Amino acid sequence: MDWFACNDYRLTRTIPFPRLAGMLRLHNTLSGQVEEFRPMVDGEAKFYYCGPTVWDYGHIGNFRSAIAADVMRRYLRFKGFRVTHVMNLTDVDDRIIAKAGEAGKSLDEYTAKYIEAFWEDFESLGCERPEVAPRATQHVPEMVAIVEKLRERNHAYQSDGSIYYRINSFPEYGKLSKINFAGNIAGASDRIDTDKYEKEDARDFALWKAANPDEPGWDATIGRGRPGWHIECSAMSMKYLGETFDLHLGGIDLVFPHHENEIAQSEGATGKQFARYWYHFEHLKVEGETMSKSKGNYYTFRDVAAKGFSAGAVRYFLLSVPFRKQLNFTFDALRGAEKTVESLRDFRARLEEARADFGRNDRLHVITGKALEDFEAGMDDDLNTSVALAAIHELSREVNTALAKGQLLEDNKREILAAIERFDSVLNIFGKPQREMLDTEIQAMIDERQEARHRRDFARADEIRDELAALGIVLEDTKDGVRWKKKQ
RNA sequence: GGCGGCGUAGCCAAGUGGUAAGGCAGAGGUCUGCAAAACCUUUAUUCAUCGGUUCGAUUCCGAUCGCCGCCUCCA
Repeated sequence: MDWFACNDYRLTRTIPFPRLAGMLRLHNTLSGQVEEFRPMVDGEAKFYYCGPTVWDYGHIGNFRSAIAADVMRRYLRFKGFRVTHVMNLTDVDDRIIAKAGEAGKSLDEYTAKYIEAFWEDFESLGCERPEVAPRATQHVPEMVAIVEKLRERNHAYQSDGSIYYRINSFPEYGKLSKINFAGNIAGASDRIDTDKYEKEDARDFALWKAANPDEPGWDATIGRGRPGWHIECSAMSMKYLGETFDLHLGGIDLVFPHHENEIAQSEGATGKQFARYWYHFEHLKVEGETMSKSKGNYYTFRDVAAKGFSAGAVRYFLLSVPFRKQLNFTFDALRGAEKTVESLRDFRARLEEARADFGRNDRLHVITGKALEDFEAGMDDDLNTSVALAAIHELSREVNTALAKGQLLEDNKREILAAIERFDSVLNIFGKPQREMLDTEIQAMIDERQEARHRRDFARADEIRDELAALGIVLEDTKDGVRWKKKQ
């Protein structure tokens, strides 16, 4: 895009355009600091996101994480990277085995319903499908291969048919979570049940769990059993992204032990660095408290949708605060998001329909450039979506004003629509732009109302407006005529 | 017991050593036949409390209170 200087002295400090593109900075859990994100291969970003365990419908907290990963992938692309995004589906673990057993179903039969539901919710929340979405049950041979390698390298041992990771063999254990075992054992010793497992060290964790004949299991060189709950992510991430890759995402709760163990397994097996950057999302609270079924504040996305909230509002709300901060979910705030999303969508529709004369308004031109710049600066700063959204709102206000005053010219219109598309390639909050045509019958009613208004038969005009409202058609009178939209 | 995070207007919240973004709600106004929408103005002398450092702190340090998380399955 070419930008030109303008005469408005108040805005000259934002010139010249374009600003040199900034670098994306991300908090890396490994270093505990915000760092410039530099992938291994220039222009290519490969990342792994620990996806859902498909034993139930996803709750709104799960989807905040999924949306966070989605915004990450979209922003990496915005910054010009070619993106490879891998998101696993955990379709085997103790909980799923138990649930499937209760229901008298096979694992696949049991998880199929929730996998389908997950993708449905995922898509209605505006998330893009990752390049690869592997399922754990389809990668058991890869997991077994890693376990074998760990045994060869003396990082694993067998005990009672199960195979455990020997944490003593990996001196860097704890580098991600900075966990201090010395301090733990004093107060939390009651939680470590040393009698339950035949382990060398209480901290050792299972790579492969021996399965009883009546339990689901896989026959493998290392014995009949099922994978431990950490090994799948090591296997699937390295299979699709390589032994060393750029970025690993997940919820904050996964730092320990899940991600710590992934590092131990993967680096133990390959001798190479595993993920180079680790990015963790904070949790969603509900009404200031932890979301839990016993507190009665546990909501799946479907629960919220059933209360009449739109997926667009849920997405907007969940991404409105930087993902590394806790966010407090309240229905009050969600109602606010609903209004906000609606007004942003109205803004774009109004702009699309606006008549604009040939030419360019320099002030608007500069404001548009400033909005793009502020948006990117915010996102570059560890994905500060709050700042990015503020830039969008500011632009919306300025453009609405110009629209009302008839100051919008053709070049501005094109430029602003392009900017919105740019914002939306990252946040995806404006929704689909296309409008379905109105039924001829409804169009006839709108026309009749316009005629009644010209006759100054306002009683009739209001009557028609009310009838349309009952059909979910909301009218907005503009200086050029009338706009309409379908409610919800 | 060990470790980490947070506490900003009615609600959701961003943010910084130099005097408080944005959204929703509220109030007043412009426009309009009315309405809706949009826009304008307005809404925290103040950032949990108490101390300290500093020319200056919401921002740094300490204490206190409250909330959340990890150390156990969890986005």
